[in-house]
Amino acid sequence: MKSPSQPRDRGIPEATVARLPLYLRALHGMAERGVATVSSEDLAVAAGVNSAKLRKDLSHLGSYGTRGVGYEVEYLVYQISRELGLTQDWAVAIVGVGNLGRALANYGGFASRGFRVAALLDADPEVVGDTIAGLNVEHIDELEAVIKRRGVSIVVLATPAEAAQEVCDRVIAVGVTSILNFAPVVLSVPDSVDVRKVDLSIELQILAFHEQRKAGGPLMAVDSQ
Amino acid sequence: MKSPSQPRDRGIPEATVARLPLYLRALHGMAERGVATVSSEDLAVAAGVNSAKLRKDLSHLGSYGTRGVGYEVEYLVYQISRELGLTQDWAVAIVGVGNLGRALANYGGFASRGFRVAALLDADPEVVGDTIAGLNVEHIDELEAVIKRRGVSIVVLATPAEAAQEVCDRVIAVGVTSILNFAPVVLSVPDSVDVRKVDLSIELQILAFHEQRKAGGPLMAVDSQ
DNA sequence: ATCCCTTTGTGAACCGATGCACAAAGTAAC
DNA sequence: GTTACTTTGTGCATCGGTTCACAAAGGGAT
Ligand SMILES: NC(=O)c1ccc[n+]([C@@H]2O[C@H](COP(=O)([O-])OP(=O)(O)OC[C@H]3O[C@@H](n4cnc5c(N)ncnc54)[C@H](O)[C@@H]3O)[C@@H](O)[C@H]2O)c1
Ligand SMILES: NC(=O)c1ccc[n+]([C@@H]2O[C@H](COP(=O)([O-])OP(=O)(O)OC[C@H]3O[C@@H](n4cnc5c(N)ncnc54)[C@H](O)[C@@H]3O)[C@@H](O)[C@H]2O)c1
Repeated sequence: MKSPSQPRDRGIPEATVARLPLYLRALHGMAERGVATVSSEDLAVAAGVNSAKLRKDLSHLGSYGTRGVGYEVEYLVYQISRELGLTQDWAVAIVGVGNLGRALANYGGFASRGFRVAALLDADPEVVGDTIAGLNVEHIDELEAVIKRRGVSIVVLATPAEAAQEVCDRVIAVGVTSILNFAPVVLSVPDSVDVRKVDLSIELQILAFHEQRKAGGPLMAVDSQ
Repeated sequence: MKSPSQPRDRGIPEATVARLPLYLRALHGMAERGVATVSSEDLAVAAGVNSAKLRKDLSHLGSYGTRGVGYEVEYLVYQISRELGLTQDWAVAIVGVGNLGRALANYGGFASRGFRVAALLDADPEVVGDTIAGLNVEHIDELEAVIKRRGVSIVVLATPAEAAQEVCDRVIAVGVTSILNFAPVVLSVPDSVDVRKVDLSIELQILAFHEQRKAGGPLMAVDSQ
C-alpha cells in the first residue's frame, strides 16, 4: 500500500484521453500473458505510439511508474480504468435496430469493458418485439420511459439520417448527455452534451484521397483545362 | 468557362482533408434543395464548423469563391469531389462477413459516392457461398486472386482481432495500400500504407470519461485510500 | 464611373500537441 | 556506501491547426 504522488491533474488533454483506451487494451493483453511490469518503450510499441508521448500521457494521471523499472501492469490497468470511468458500468441504449444496430447489439466486445446494452429501440412495428442478443426490442414511443427506467446514460444512434436529430433531441430532453452517432448528419446539441460520430463514409473518402495521391500523384498535373 | 486561379496546393492539411467530406455532404443536400450559391457562413453552419476554418480549408483547393457572393454549389461539389478522388469509382473488398461485415455489405450509403463493394471474403465454410446484398461470399484462400481480378484498392477489415494482422499482411503483399480496420488491434504496416481505424469501444470509453467528469466531477475526490 | 455593401482569402497571433533530450530517481551489484 | 545502469518525468523547441480580423475583390445601384 504505497502512497504514490497523486497530482490528479484536472483537465487531461483530449488527445491523451483518446489514447488511454489504446494503452488499456495493450495492458490487458500483457496482463493476460502474465507480464508483471512494462517499460514505456515496450508499452508504446504495443500501442503504436511514441514512448515520450506515452510517458507524457501517463504523467497526466499521476506518477505511477518506477524509474529504472517501468510500470506495474495491474496497477496501471486499474488507474487508467478508473480515470476513464470503467470501474462503474454504463447502461447503453441502441436506437435503430437495422443492419447496423443489430450488429452492435450482437457484438460481444461491448459488454467486456463496463458497457452494458440495456435497451434496444426501433420505430418499425415489424422489428419491435423481436428478441436480439437476449434483449427485447421496444417501441420508440417508450424511449423516455425506457431511458429513465434502465438508467441509460449513453445512447447509440443507428437510425436513418432523417430520424437522428429528432431522437437526439428527445434523449437530451430526458437528461442524456453522451451520444454516439452513426447517422451521417451533423447533430445540433447544446454544449453540455458530448457527441461522438462514427462515419464510415468519411473514412473511405479520406482513404480515397490518399489513394489517389499515391496512384496518380506526380502526373496528376494533367489538368482538364 | 472562366479560368479561376489554381494554386492547387500540393499537400492539403490532414485536418482539412478530414472535413472535405463533411462539406461535400452539406453541399449535396443544398444542391438537392435547389440552392445555387452559398456563403461560407451558411455552409459552415450546415457542416458544423467555424466559417473562417471553412474558408481556409477551401482556399487550399483553389480560389473557387466569388467575393460578395459566395460559392457556386455545383462547381464546389465538383471541385471537392475531384480533390477527394470521388470522380472515379473505387472497388472495395470486405473481409470478414460476420455481424459487422454483413451490415456493411447491406449498407446502401456505400455505393452512393463512388465506392463499390466488389468482393466479400470469409474463412468460415458456413458463410462462404452465401449471397449477401447480391454478392457471393468467397473463400479467404481466394483473397489475392479476388483482389487482383476485381481491381480492389480499398480493403475493409471486419474479421476478429486475431485474424486482422494476417489478412492485413496478405492484402498489402498484393499491393493494397488503403485499409479501413474495424478490428480492435494496432495493425503494423509499412509507412506507404494508409490505415484508418474505426473503434467503437474507444469511442464509448471517451464518452464514459467525460460522462464521469460531468456526473461525479467535483466530488470525485472520494479517494479509496 | 463612383459609391456602398457583401463576402472572400489570408496574415498573424494563439493554442494545443508532439517529440527531443536530459536531469532526477530509482535498481542492482559489489 | 559507492558505482554503473536503466527508465521515468518533464522543460523546451517545434509544429500543425484554429481563430481573429481586415484588406482586397467583386456585385449592384444610381
Ligand atoms: N450499415 C452500415 O454499415 C452503416 C455504415 C455507416 C453508416 N450507417 C448509418 O447508420 C444508420 C443505420 O444504418 P442501417 O444500415 O442499420 O439502416 P437500417 O435502415 O437497416 O436501420 C435503421 C433502423 O432504424 C429504424 N428507425 C427508423 N426511424 C426510426 C426512429 N424514428 N426511431 C427509432 N428507430 C427508427 C428503422 O426501423 C430501422 O430498423 C444510418 O444512418 C446509416 O446511414 C450504417
Ligand atoms: N459487431 C460490432 O458491432 C463491432 C463493433 C466494434 C468492433 N467490431 C469488431 O469488428 C470485427 C468483426 O466483428 P463481428 O461482430 O462482425 O464478428 P463476427 O465474429 O460476427 O464476424 C467475424 C467474421 O470473420 C470471419 N473470419 C474469421 N477469421 C477470418 C479470416 N482469417 N479471414 C477471413 N474471415 C475470417 C468469421 O468467419 C466471421 O464471419 C471484430 O474484430 C470486432 O471486434 C465489431
